[in-house]
Amino acid sequence: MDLEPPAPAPAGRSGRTTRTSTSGVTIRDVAAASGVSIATVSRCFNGGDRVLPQTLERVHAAARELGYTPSRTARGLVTGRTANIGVVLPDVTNPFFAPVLAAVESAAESQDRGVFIGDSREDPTAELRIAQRMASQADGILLVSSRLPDDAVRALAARVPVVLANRVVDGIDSAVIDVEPGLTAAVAHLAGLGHERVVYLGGPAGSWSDARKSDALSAAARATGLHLDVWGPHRPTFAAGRAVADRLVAEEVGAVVCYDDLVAFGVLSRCTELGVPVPEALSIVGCDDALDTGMARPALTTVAGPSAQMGRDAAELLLARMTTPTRDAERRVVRSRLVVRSSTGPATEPGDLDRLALP
Amino acid sequence: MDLEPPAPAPAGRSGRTTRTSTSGVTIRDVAAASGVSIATVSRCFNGGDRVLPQTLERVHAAARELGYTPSRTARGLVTGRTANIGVVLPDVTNPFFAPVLAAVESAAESQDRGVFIGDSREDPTAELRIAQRMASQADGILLVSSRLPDDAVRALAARVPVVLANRVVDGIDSAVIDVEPGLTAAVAHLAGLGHERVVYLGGPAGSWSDARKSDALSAAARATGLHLDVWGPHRPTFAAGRAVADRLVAEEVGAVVCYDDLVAFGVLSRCTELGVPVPEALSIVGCDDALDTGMARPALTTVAGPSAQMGRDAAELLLARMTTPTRDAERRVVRSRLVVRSSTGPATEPGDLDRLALP
DNA sequence: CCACCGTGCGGAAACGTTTACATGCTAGCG
DNA sequence: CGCTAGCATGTAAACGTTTCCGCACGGTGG
Repeated sequence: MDLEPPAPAPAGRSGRTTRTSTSGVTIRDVAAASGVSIATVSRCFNGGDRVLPQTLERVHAAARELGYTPSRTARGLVTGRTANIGVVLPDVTNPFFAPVLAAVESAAESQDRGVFIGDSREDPTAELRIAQRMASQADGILLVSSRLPDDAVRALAARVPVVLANRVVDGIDSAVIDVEPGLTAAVAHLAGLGHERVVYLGGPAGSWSDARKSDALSAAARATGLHLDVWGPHRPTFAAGRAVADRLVAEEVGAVVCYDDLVAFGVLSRCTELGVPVPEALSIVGCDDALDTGMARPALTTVAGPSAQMGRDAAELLLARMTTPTRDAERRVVRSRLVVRSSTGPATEPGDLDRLALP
Repeated sequence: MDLEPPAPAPAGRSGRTTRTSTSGVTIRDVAAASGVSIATVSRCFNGGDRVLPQTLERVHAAARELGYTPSRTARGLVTGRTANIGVVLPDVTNPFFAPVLAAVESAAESQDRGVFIGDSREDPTAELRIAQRMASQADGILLVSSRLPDDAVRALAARVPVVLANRVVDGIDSAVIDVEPGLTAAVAHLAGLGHERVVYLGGPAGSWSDARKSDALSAAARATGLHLDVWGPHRPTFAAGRAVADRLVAEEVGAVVCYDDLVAFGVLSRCTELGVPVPEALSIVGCDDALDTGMARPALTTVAGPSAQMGRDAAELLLARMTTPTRDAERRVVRSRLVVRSSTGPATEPGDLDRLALP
C-alpha cells in the first residue's frame, strides 16, 4: 500500500490524475503488467475459475507488486452487491446494544464485509431515512430494536434483505430475547419477598420489547395476585430513571421493575441521594444486564438477556438471508433469566420504613 | 446466478430484471419520464445549477413519482467520492468509545453521510486491514485510539484523509484529551490523603494514551515525592481489573490509579469480593468517566475526559480535511479534570487495616 | 479422419452516474 | 440588423469492474 505515499504524480503511464481513494492502480494496469486481458485478471480475483494455475500466479504477482486492490465501488456497480451490511439502532450510547453490534461486526469481518452503522435516536423517521440510505450501499440491513411500523419494515424488506433484532414482525427474520421467563421469575421473587404492589417503569413509546415486557409482567402479576402499575413511557436512560425516582418514593412504592438497567441505575442513584435505602425501602429490578451491572452497590437484581447471543443469531440470519433471499422467515429466541443480586429485599411496612430513615 | 429469484417481471417497461439493491429505477427512467436528457436530471440532483426552475420542478416531480434515488455506487465510481466516513476503534464494547462514536455519527448524519465502523480488537494488524478496506469506500477515516505505528498511520493518510482521536502522530490531524491536569490533580489528591506509594495499572501495549498517562503520573509523582510503580500492560477490561486486584491486596498497595474505569471497576469488584474495604484499605482512581460511573458504590473517583467533545472535535477535523485535503495538520486538545468521589480516602497504617478487616 | 466438446482466454457490452464539450437559442449591443 | 455572449440543454466519454460470447486449440469418440 505504501508504494509511493506522498508522491504527487504516482503510477500510471498516462499521468492522468487519480482522484479515487483506492490505490489508483486499476485492473487494466495489472492486465498490462501480466500480459493478459482484464477479463482474466478479473477471473483471477473471483475464485480463479477457468484460469491456468501459472497465469493465476503471474497475475497475482503483478497485482501484489503494483499494490492493486479491486475497486469495491466498481464491482458493486456491475454486480449490484456491495459486500456491506448495515446496522441501525436507537442509541449507540446505550450499552445494551454494544454486544450485539460487536457480534455483528465480528461476523461481518470474518467475511471481509464492511459494516455501516446508524443511530436513529429512537426516531422512526430518522430510522427509515438511515435504513433507506443504507439500502443502496449494503446487501442487508439489521434493524435493532426497530421503532418502525410493521408495514414500513416489510416495505423495506421488499427492497433489501432485512433482519430484526429485539423485535418481531410477521414474515421477517428476527432474533429476540424472550423476556417472559426472567420477568415471571422476577414477579415471583418479589411476591416471595412479601411485596403486594409492583410498578413497571415502561420504556419508550413504540418499543416492541417494552410491550413484551409489559405483557409478561401483567400475566405474571395476574397469576401471582400481585398488583401491577405501569408507568411511562420513559426514555431508556439513566436520567429518565433519576427523574421518575422522586415519584416512586413519594408514592411509597415498595418494588419497581425497570425497562432497562439504565433506568434502574437512575432510580438507584437518585434514591441514594434522597437517603432512601435500597433494598430496604425500595426493591429495584433492572433488565438486560447490560454493563457489568454487578459492579454497582447494591448490585442490581436484573433480568439478564444473552444479548451477545442474540447478536450472533441476528448476524447469522442476516448473512443467510443475503445469500438465500427466498427462505422462509426464521425466528431465533434466546431465553432471559432472573439474576438475583442485592437490590431486592423483603417488603417493609411504612412504620418500619420510618424507623429506617432516621437512625 | 440468482438473476430472477422471486419476482417474475416486476417494474420497468423493458422487463429487464433489476438485481441492484437500489430502487431499480435509474436516471434514464427519470429522464424519459420528464422529457429531458440524463445530464439534466443529473444536474437537477446536484445543486440544480444551470437548470430552468420549471425543468427542475418537472424532473423532481417525475423522480418523486418513480421513487428514484441516485445510485451512490455509480456516483462514487465516477466522482471518486463516496460520501461515507469510516471509524475504526479497538473495542466497540468499551463504553469509552460510545460518546465519540455517537458524536461522529451525528456529524455524519447531518451531512447525509454513511458511517462505516470497524472493531480492531486492539490488534494493529486487524486495524490496518479494516482501515484499508474502508479506504476504498470512504472519503475519510477516523482512527480512534489507534495502535498503528506512526509510519503506518502516515502511509494510510497518504491514500485517504485520516484523523486521529486519542492519539497523536506528527503531521496528522488529531483530537485528544490532555490527561495531565486530571492525573496531576489525582496524584496531589492522593498525596494529600497521606499516601506515599501509588501503583499505576497500565493499559494495553502500544497505546498512546497509556504512555501519556504513564508520563503524566511519573512527572506528578516526582514533583510530589510520591513513589510510583507501573504495572502492566493490561487489557482495558473489567476482567483485567479483577485479575490484578489480588496482587494489589497481596502487596498491600494503598492507592491505585487505573488505565480506565473498566479496570478500576474490576479492581473494585474483586476487592468487594475479597472483603477489602474501599477506600479504607485501598484508594482507587479510574480514568475516563465512561459509563455513568458515579452510580457504583462507592462512587469512583476518576479522571474525567470530555470524550464526547473529543468526538465532536474529531468529526469536525475529519470533515474539514475531507473537503480541504491540503491543510496543515491541526491538533485539538480538551482538558481532563479530577472528579473526586468516594473510592479514595486517607492512607491507612497496616495495623489499622487489620482492625478494619475483622470487626 | 471428422465432428465435437471442453478449456483458457480475449473482446466488448453492460452497470448508473458525472461532466467536459458541443449546440441551439435568446438577448443585448454596436 | 448582425455578431456575440451567455444560458439551458443534449451528446458522449469516462469511472473500474463483471460477465456474456466467441474464438482458437487440442483431445476424444465414432
